[in-house]
Amino acid sequence: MKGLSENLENYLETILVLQNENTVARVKDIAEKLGVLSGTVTSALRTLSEKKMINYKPYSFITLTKEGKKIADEILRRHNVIKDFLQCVLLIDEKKAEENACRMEHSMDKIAVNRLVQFIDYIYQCPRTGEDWIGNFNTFFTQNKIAEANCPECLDDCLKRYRESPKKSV
Amino acid sequence: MKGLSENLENYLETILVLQNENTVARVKDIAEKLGVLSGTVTSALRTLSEKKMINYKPYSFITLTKEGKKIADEILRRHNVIKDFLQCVLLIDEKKAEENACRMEHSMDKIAVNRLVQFIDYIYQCPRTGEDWIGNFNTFFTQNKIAEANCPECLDDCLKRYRESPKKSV
DNA sequence: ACAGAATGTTTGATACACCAAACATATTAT
DNA sequence: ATAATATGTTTGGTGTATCAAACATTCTGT
Repeated sequence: MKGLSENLENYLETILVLQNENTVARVKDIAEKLGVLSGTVTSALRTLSEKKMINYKPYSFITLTKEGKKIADEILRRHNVIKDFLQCVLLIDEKKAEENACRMEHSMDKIAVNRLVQFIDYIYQCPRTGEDWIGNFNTFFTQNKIAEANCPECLDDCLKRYRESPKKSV
Repeated sequence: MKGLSENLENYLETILVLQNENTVARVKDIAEKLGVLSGTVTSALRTLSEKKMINYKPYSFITLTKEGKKIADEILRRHNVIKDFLQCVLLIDEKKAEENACRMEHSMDKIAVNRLVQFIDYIYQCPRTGEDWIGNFNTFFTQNKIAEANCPECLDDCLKRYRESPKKSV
Protein backbone atom coordinates (compact mmCIF):
# COMPACT_ATOMS: atom_id res chain seq x y z
CA MET A 1 0.00 0.00 0.00
CA LYS A 2 2.75 2.36 1.02
CA GLY A 3 5.60 3.44 -1.24
CA LEU A 4 9.05 1.96 -0.91
CA SER A 5 11.82 3.81 0.85
CA GLU A 6 14.65 5.14 -1.26
CA ASN A 7 16.70 2.30 0.15
CA LEU A 8 14.34 -0.44 -0.86
CA GLU A 9 14.00 1.16 -4.28
CA ASN A 10 17.74 0.81 -4.64
CA TYR A 11 17.67 -2.85 -3.72
CA LEU A 12 14.91 -3.48 -6.23
CA GLU A 13 16.71 -1.62 -8.98
CA THR A 14 19.95 -3.44 -8.24
CA ILE A 15 18.21 -6.80 -8.43
CA LEU A 16 16.84 -5.88 -11.85
CA VAL A 17 20.21 -4.66 -13.10
CA LEU A 18 21.95 -7.81 -11.90
CA GLN A 19 19.33 -9.99 -13.53
CA ASN A 20 19.90 -8.14 -16.80
CA GLU A 21 23.66 -8.49 -16.45
CA ASN A 22 23.98 -11.96 -14.96
CA THR A 23 20.55 -13.57 -15.28
CA VAL A 24 20.48 -13.97 -11.49
CA ALA A 25 20.89 -11.59 -8.58
CA ARG A 26 22.96 -13.06 -5.78
CA VAL A 27 23.14 -11.64 -2.26
CA LYS A 28 26.85 -11.15 -2.58
CA ASP A 29 26.56 -9.14 -5.79
CA ILE A 30 23.76 -6.97 -4.44
CA ALA A 31 25.88 -6.27 -1.37
CA GLU A 32 28.83 -5.35 -3.54
CA LYS A 33 26.89 -3.03 -5.83
CA LEU A 34 25.32 -1.23 -2.91
CA GLY A 35 28.41 -1.20 -0.72
CA VAL A 36 26.81 -2.92 2.25
CA LEU A 37 27.46 -6.23 4.03
CA SER A 38 25.56 -9.31 3.05
CA GLY A 39 23.63 -9.48 6.31
CA THR A 40 22.12 -6.14 5.49
CA VAL A 41 21.02 -7.45 2.11
CA THR A 42 19.30 -10.41 3.71
CA SER A 43 17.23 -8.08 5.90
CA ALA A 44 16.28 -5.95 2.94
CA LEU A 45 15.28 -9.03 0.97
CA ARG A 46 13.02 -10.13 3.80
CA THR A 47 11.35 -6.72 3.81
CA LEU A 48 10.95 -6.67 0.03
CA SER A 49 9.48 -10.13 0.24
CA GLU A 50 6.97 -9.02 2.88
CA LYS A 51 6.00 -6.18 0.60
CA LYS A 52 5.48 -8.67 -2.24
CA MET A 53 8.14 -7.09 -4.39
CA ILE A 54 10.28 -10.20 -4.72
CA ASN A 55 9.94 -13.95 -4.35
CA TYR A 56 12.42 -14.96 -1.73
CA LYS A 57 13.27 -18.15 0.10
CA PRO A 58 16.45 -18.31 2.17
CA TYR A 59 19.41 -19.78 0.28
CA SER A 60 17.48 -19.79 -2.94
CA PHE A 61 17.05 -17.69 -6.08
CA ILE A 62 15.58 -14.22 -6.03
CA THR A 63 12.98 -13.22 -8.55
CA LEU A 64 10.93 -10.05 -8.93
CA THR A 65 7.17 -10.27 -8.60
CA LYS A 66 5.05 -8.60 -11.25
CA GLU A 67 4.63 -5.53 -9.04
CA GLY A 68 8.32 -5.54 -8.15
CA LYS A 69 9.31 -5.72 -11.79
CA LYS A 70 7.01 -2.85 -12.62
CA ILE A 71 8.53 -0.63 -9.97
CA ALA A 72 12.10 -1.66 -10.75
CA ASP A 73 11.51 -0.91 -14.43
CA GLU A 74 10.16 2.51 -13.60
CA ILE A 75 13.14 3.36 -11.41
CA LEU A 76 15.60 2.13 -14.01
CA ARG A 77 13.83 4.18 -16.65
CA ARG A 78 14.13 7.28 -14.48
CA HIS A 79 17.77 6.52 -13.95
CA ASN A 80 18.43 6.25 -17.65
CA VAL A 81 16.46 9.35 -18.59
CA ILE A 82 18.20 11.44 -15.97
CA LYS A 83 21.63 10.11 -16.81
CA ASP A 84 21.03 10.76 -20.48
CA PHE A 85 20.02 14.33 -19.77
CA LEU A 86 23.01 14.99 -17.54
CA GLN A 87 25.45 13.37 -19.90
CA CYS A 88 24.14 14.22 -23.36
CA VAL A 89 22.48 17.57 -22.76
CA LEU A 90 24.27 19.09 -19.78
CA LEU A 91 27.48 17.42 -21.02
CA ILE A 92 28.50 16.22 -17.57
CA ASP A 93 31.09 13.44 -17.62
CA GLU A 94 29.85 9.86 -17.49
CA LYS A 95 30.91 9.10 -13.94
CA LYS A 96 29.35 12.21 -12.40
CA ALA A 97 26.24 11.76 -14.52
CA GLU A 98 25.90 8.23 -13.19
CA GLU A 99 26.39 9.28 -9.57
CA ASN A 100 23.85 12.07 -9.77
CA ALA A 101 21.34 9.92 -11.62
CA CYS A 102 21.62 7.26 -8.89
CA ARG A 103 20.45 9.76 -6.33
CA MET A 104 18.05 11.77 -8.46
CA GLU A 105 16.09 8.74 -9.63
CA HIS A 106 14.48 8.63 -6.18
CA SER A 107 13.67 12.29 -5.94
CA MET A 108 12.02 13.02 -9.29
CA ASP A 109 8.45 11.95 -9.71
CA LYS A 110 6.90 10.49 -12.82
CA ILE A 111 5.54 13.81 -14.03
CA ALA A 112 8.92 15.48 -13.89
CA VAL A 113 10.71 12.58 -15.57
CA ASN A 114 8.12 12.39 -18.32
CA ARG A 115 8.41 16.09 -18.95
CA LEU A 116 12.17 15.75 -19.07
CA VAL A 117 11.88 13.01 -21.67
CA GLN A 118 9.69 15.26 -23.78
CA PHE A 119 12.08 18.13 -23.36
CA ILE A 120 15.02 16.06 -24.54
CA ASP A 121 12.93 14.94 -27.51
CA TYR A 122 12.03 18.51 -28.22
CA ILE A 123 15.64 19.63 -28.26
CA TYR A 124 16.51 16.95 -30.77
CA GLN A 125 13.44 17.41 -32.94
CA CYS A 126 13.08 21.17 -33.10
CA PRO A 127 14.96 22.57 -36.11
CA ARG A 128 16.12 25.48 -33.97
CA THR A 129 18.03 23.19 -31.64
CA GLY A 130 19.26 19.64 -32.25
CA GLU A 131 22.70 18.16 -31.76
CA ASP A 132 24.70 21.08 -33.11
CA TRP A 133 22.95 23.44 -30.71
CA ILE A 134 23.89 21.19 -27.79
CA GLY A 135 27.41 21.14 -29.18
CA ASN A 136 27.47 24.92 -28.93
CA PHE A 137 26.53 24.69 -25.27
CA ASN A 138 29.94 23.19 -24.79
CA THR A 139 31.52 26.41 -26.10
CA PHE A 140 29.12 28.45 -23.98
CA PHE A 141 29.95 26.90 -20.65
CA THR A 142 33.68 26.95 -21.18
CA GLN A 143 33.55 30.67 -22.04
CA ASN A 144 30.37 31.38 -20.05
CA LYS A 145 29.04 33.54 -22.88
CA ILE A 146 27.65 33.24 -26.36
CA ALA A 147 30.34 33.41 -29.04
CA GLU A 148 28.33 36.12 -30.75
CA ALA A 149 30.68 36.57 -33.61
CA ASN A 150 29.39 33.24 -34.88
CA CYS A 151 25.71 33.98 -34.44
CA PRO A 152 24.92 35.21 -37.95
CA GLU A 153 26.35 32.20 -39.70
CA CYS A 154 25.09 29.82 -37.02
CA LEU A 155 21.57 31.07 -37.59
CA ASP A 156 21.97 30.94 -41.35
CA ASP A 157 23.24 27.39 -41.12
CA CYS A 158 20.31 26.48 -38.95
CA LEU A 159 17.85 27.80 -41.50
CA LYS A 160 19.75 26.25 -44.38
CA ARG A 161 19.79 22.87 -42.66
CA TYR A 162 16.07 23.07 -42.30
CA ARG A 163 15.49 24.00 -45.95
CA GLU A 164 17.73 21.22 -47.13
CA SER A 165 15.98 18.55 -45.12
CA PRO A 166 12.64 19.76 -43.84
CA LYS A 167 10.65 17.22 -41.90
CA LYS A 168 7.73 15.86 -43.82
CA SER A 169 4.93 18.35 -43.38
CA VAL A 170 1.86 17.48 -41.35
CA MET B 1 33.99 16.65 8.84
CA LYS B 2 31.15 14.52 7.54
CA GLY B 3 28.31 15.86 5.39
CA LEU B 4 24.85 16.43 6.75
CA SER B 5 22.06 13.96 6.20
CA GLU B 6 19.28 14.96 3.86
CA ASN B 7 17.18 15.48 6.96
CA LEU B 8 19.54 17.84 8.65
CA GLU B 9 19.97 19.71 5.38
CA ASN B 10 16.24 20.24 5.41
CA TYR B 11 16.25 21.62 8.93
CA LEU B 12 19.06 23.98 8.03
CA GLU B 13 17.34 25.18 4.90
CA THR B 14 14.07 25.67 6.76
CA ILE B 15 15.80 27.75 9.41
CA LEU B 16 17.24 29.99 6.71
CA VAL B 17 13.91 30.34 4.93
CA LEU B 18 12.13 31.22 8.17
CA GLN B 19 14.77 33.76 9.03
CA ASN B 20 14.28 35.37 5.64
CA GLU B 21 10.51 35.34 6.06
CA ASN B 22 10.15 36.14 9.75
CA THR B 23 13.56 37.28 10.92
CA VAL B 24 13.56 34.42 13.44
CA ALA B 25 13.11 30.68 13.17
CA ARG B 26 10.95 29.28 15.96
CA VAL B 27 10.71 25.59 16.81
CA LYS B 28 6.99 25.63 16.19
CA ASP B 29 7.37 27.05 12.68
CA ILE B 30 10.15 24.67 11.76
CA ALA B 31 7.97 21.80 12.93
CA GLU B 32 5.07 23.07 10.88
CA LYS B 33 7.09 23.56 7.69
CA LEU B 34 8.60 20.11 7.93
CA GLY B 35 5.47 18.36 9.12
CA VAL B 36 6.97 16.91 12.29
CA LEU B 37 6.27 17.39 16.00
CA SER B 38 8.18 19.95 17.96
CA GLY B 39 10.02 17.36 20.03
CA THR B 40 11.55 16.07 16.86
CA VAL B 41 12.74 19.56 15.99
CA THR B 42 14.42 19.95 19.36
CA SER B 43 16.44 16.77 18.76
CA ALA B 44 17.46 17.94 15.33
CA LEU B 45 18.52 21.31 16.69
CA ARG B 46 20.70 19.62 19.27
CA THR B 47 22.38 17.61 16.54
CA LEU B 48 22.87 20.66 14.31
CA SER B 49 24.32 22.46 17.28
CA GLU B 50 26.78 19.62 17.95
CA LYS B 51 27.81 19.83 14.32
CA LYS B 52 28.39 23.57 14.72
CA MET B 53 25.78 24.46 12.15
CA ILE B 54 23.64 26.56 14.46
CA ASN B 55 23.97 28.41 17.74
CA TYR B 56 21.41 26.90 20.03
CA LYS B 57 20.52 27.25 23.67
CA PRO B 58 17.29 25.72 24.97
CA TYR B 59 14.36 28.16 25.01
CA SER B 60 16.38 30.75 23.18
CA PHE B 61 16.86 32.09 19.64
CA ILE B 62 18.34 30.03 16.89
CA THR B 63 21.03 31.48 14.65
CA LEU B 64 23.09 29.92 11.90
CA THR B 65 26.82 29.72 12.31
CA LYS B 66 29.01 30.88 9.45
CA GLU B 67 29.40 27.31 8.24
CA GLY B 68 25.69 26.63 8.70
CA LYS B 69 24.76 29.72 6.72
CA LYS B 70 27.10 28.72 3.94
CA ILE B 71 25.54 25.30 3.64
CA ALA B 72 21.98 26.58 3.98
CA ASP B 73 22.63 29.14 1.25
CA GLU B 74 23.98 26.49 -1.05
CA ILE B 75 20.96 24.24 -0.52
CA LEU B 76 18.55 27.09 -1.03
CA ARG B 77 20.36 28.07 -4.19
CA ARG B 78 20.05 24.51 -5.48
CA HIS B 79 16.39 24.53 -4.61
CA ASN B 80 15.77 27.74 -6.53
CA VAL B 81 17.76 26.70 -9.57
CA ILE B 82 16.01 23.37 -9.80
CA LYS B 83 12.58 24.84 -9.22
CA ASP B 84 13.21 27.47 -11.86
CA PHE B 85 14.23 24.83 -14.37
CA LEU B 86 11.23 22.65 -13.64
CA GLN B 87 8.79 25.52 -13.71
CA CYS B 88 10.16 27.86 -16.36
CA VAL B 89 11.82 25.44 -18.75
CA LEU B 90 10.00 22.14 -18.31
CA LEU B 91 6.80 24.12 -17.68
CA ILE B 92 5.73 21.99 -14.74
CA ASP B 93 3.13 23.65 -12.52
CA GLU B 94 4.37 25.59 -9.51
CA LYS B 95 3.25 23.14 -6.85
CA LYS B 96 4.81 20.09 -8.48
CA ALA B 97 7.94 22.05 -9.31
CA GLU B 98 8.26 23.00 -5.67
CA GLU B 99 7.72 19.43 -4.45
CA ASN B 100 10.27 17.97 -6.81
CA ALA B 101 12.80 20.70 -6.09
CA CYS B 102 12.47 20.01 -2.35
CA ARG B 103 13.62 16.46 -2.91
CA MET B 104 16.07 17.02 -5.75
CA GLU B 105 18.03 19.71 -3.92
CA HIS B 106 19.58 16.94 -1.81
CA SER B 107 20.42 14.63 -4.66
CA MET B 108 22.11 16.94 -7.17
CA ASP B 109 25.68 17.88 -6.49
CA LYS B 110 27.25 21.26 -7.08
CA ILE B 111 28.64 20.33 -10.47
CA ALA B 112 25.27 19.28 -11.79
CA VAL B 113 23.49 22.33 -10.41
CA ASN B 114 26.11 24.67 -11.81
CA ARG B 115 25.84 23.08 -15.20
CA LEU B 116 22.08 23.40 -15.03
CA VAL B 117 22.40 27.10 -14.27
CA GLN B 118 24.61 27.53 -17.29
CA PHE B 119 22.23 25.54 -19.43
CA ILE B 120 19.28 27.73 -18.45
CA ASP B 121 21.40 30.78 -19.19
CA TYR B 122 22.32 29.32 -22.52
CA ILE B 123 18.72 28.74 -23.50
CA TYR B 124 17.86 32.35 -22.75
CA GLN B 125 20.96 33.85 -24.33
CA CYS B 126 21.34 31.83 -27.50
CA PRO B 127 19.48 33.51 -30.38
CA ARG B 128 18.32 30.10 -31.56
CA THR B 129 16.37 29.50 -28.37
CA GLY B 130 15.12 32.05 -25.80
CA GLU B 131 11.66 32.48 -24.38
CA ASP B 132 9.68 31.93 -27.54
CA TRP B 133 11.44 28.62 -28.09
CA ILE B 134 10.48 27.51 -24.60
CA GLY B 135 6.95 28.68 -25.37
CA ASN B 136 6.92 26.33 -28.34
CA PHE B 137 7.83 23.44 -26.06
CA ASN B 138 4.40 23.91 -24.58
CA THR B 139 2.86 23.14 -27.98
CA PHE B 140 5.25 20.24 -28.43
CA PHE B 141 4.37 18.38 -25.28
CA THR B 142 0.66 18.80 -25.64
CA GLN B 143 0.82 17.41 -29.17
CA ASN B 144 3.97 15.35 -28.61
CA LYS B 145 5.35 16.44 -31.97
CA ILE B 146 6.78 19.47 -33.69
CA ALA B 147 4.11 21.62 -35.39
CA GLU B 148 6.13 21.45 -38.57
CA ALA B 149 3.82 23.60 -40.60
CA ASN B 150 5.12 26.51 -38.56
CA CYS B 151 8.79 25.69 -38.90
CA PRO B 152 9.60 27.88 -41.91
CA GLU B 153 8.19 31.04 -40.43
CA CYS B 154 9.40 30.19 -36.94
CA LEU B 155 12.94 29.91 -38.25
CA ASP B 156 12.57 33.08 -40.29
CA ASP B 157 11.29 34.91 -37.23
CA CYS B 158 14.19 33.63 -35.22
CA LEU B 159 16.68 34.97 -37.74
CA LYS B 160 14.79 38.25 -38.13
CA ARG B 161 14.72 38.76 -34.36
CA TYR B 162 18.44 38.31 -34.27
CA ARG B 163 19.05 40.79 -37.11
CA GLU B 164 16.80 43.36 -35.50
CA SER B 165 18.49 43.21 -32.14
CA PRO B 166 21.83 41.47 -32.33
CA LYS B 167 23.73 41.28 -29.11
CA LYS B 168 26.65 43.62 -28.98
CA SER B 169 29.51 41.87 -30.71
CA VAL B 170 32.53 40.68 -28.79
C1' DA C 1 2.36 40.12 39.08
C1' DC C 2 0.43 36.15 38.15
C1' DA C 3 -2.81 32.72 35.83
C1' DG C 4 -3.48 30.73 31.62
C1' DA C 5 -1.94 30.02 26.99
C1' DA C 6 1.61 29.25 23.93
C1' DT C 7 5.85 27.45 23.03
C1' DG C 8 9.78 24.41 23.83
C1' DT C 9 12.03 20.17 26.01
C1' DT C 10 12.45 15.57 27.75
C1' DT C 11 11.45 10.82 28.02
C1' DG C 12 10.35 6.33 26.44
C1' DA C 13 9.01 3.79 22.56
C1' DT C 14 8.99 2.45 17.52
C1' DA C 15 10.95 1.73 12.90
C1' DC C 16 14.66 1.54 9.66
C1' DA C 17 19.23 0.76 7.97
C1' DC C 18 23.42 -0.63 8.98
C1' DC C 19 27.71 -3.44 10.95
C1' DA C 20 30.43 -7.31 13.05
C1' DA C 21 30.78 -11.70 13.93
C1' DA C 22 28.87 -16.20 14.96
C1' DC C 23 26.50 -19.49 12.57
C1' DA C 24 24.27 -22.34 8.60
C1' DT C 25 23.99 -23.91 4.01
C1' DA C 26 25.63 -24.71 -0.59
C1' DT C 27 29.31 -25.31 -4.00
C1' DT C 28 33.79 -27.01 -5.44
C1' DA C 29 37.71 -29.53 -5.95
C1' DT C 30 40.16 -33.49 -5.01
C1' DA D 1 32.18 -38.32 -0.69
C1' DT D 2 33.82 -35.11 1.93
C1' DA D 3 36.85 -31.30 3.34
C1' DA D 4 37.60 -26.71 2.25
C1' DT D 5 35.70 -22.60 0.38
C1' DA D 6 31.82 -19.70 -1.11
C1' DT D 7 27.84 -17.81 -0.04
C1' DG D 8 23.90 -16.68 2.81
C1' DT D 9 21.57 -15.96 7.48
C1' DT D 10 21.02 -14.73 12.23
C1' DT D 11 21.94 -12.26 16.30
C1' DG D 12 22.99 -8.39 19.04
C1' DG D 13 24.22 -3.78 18.97
C1' DT D 14 24.60 1.23 16.96
C1' DG D 15 22.83 5.63 15.12
C1' DT D 16 19.12 8.31 13.10
C1' DA D 17 14.47 9.98 12.77
C1' DT D 18 10.18 9.90 14.31
C1' DC D 19 5.87 10.11 17.68
C1' DA D 20 3.10 10.73 22.01
C1' DA D 21 2.70 12.52 26.10
C1' DA D 22 4.56 14.31 30.37
C1' DC D 23 6.98 18.17 31.76
C1' DA D 24 9.33 22.98 31.78
C1' DT D 25 9.72 27.61 30.40
C1' DT D 26 8.29 31.87 28.41
C1' DC D 27 4.89 35.07 26.94
C1' DT D 28 0.47 37.59 27.37
C1' DG D 29 -3.59 39.73 29.09
C1' DT D 30 -5.87 41.56 32.78
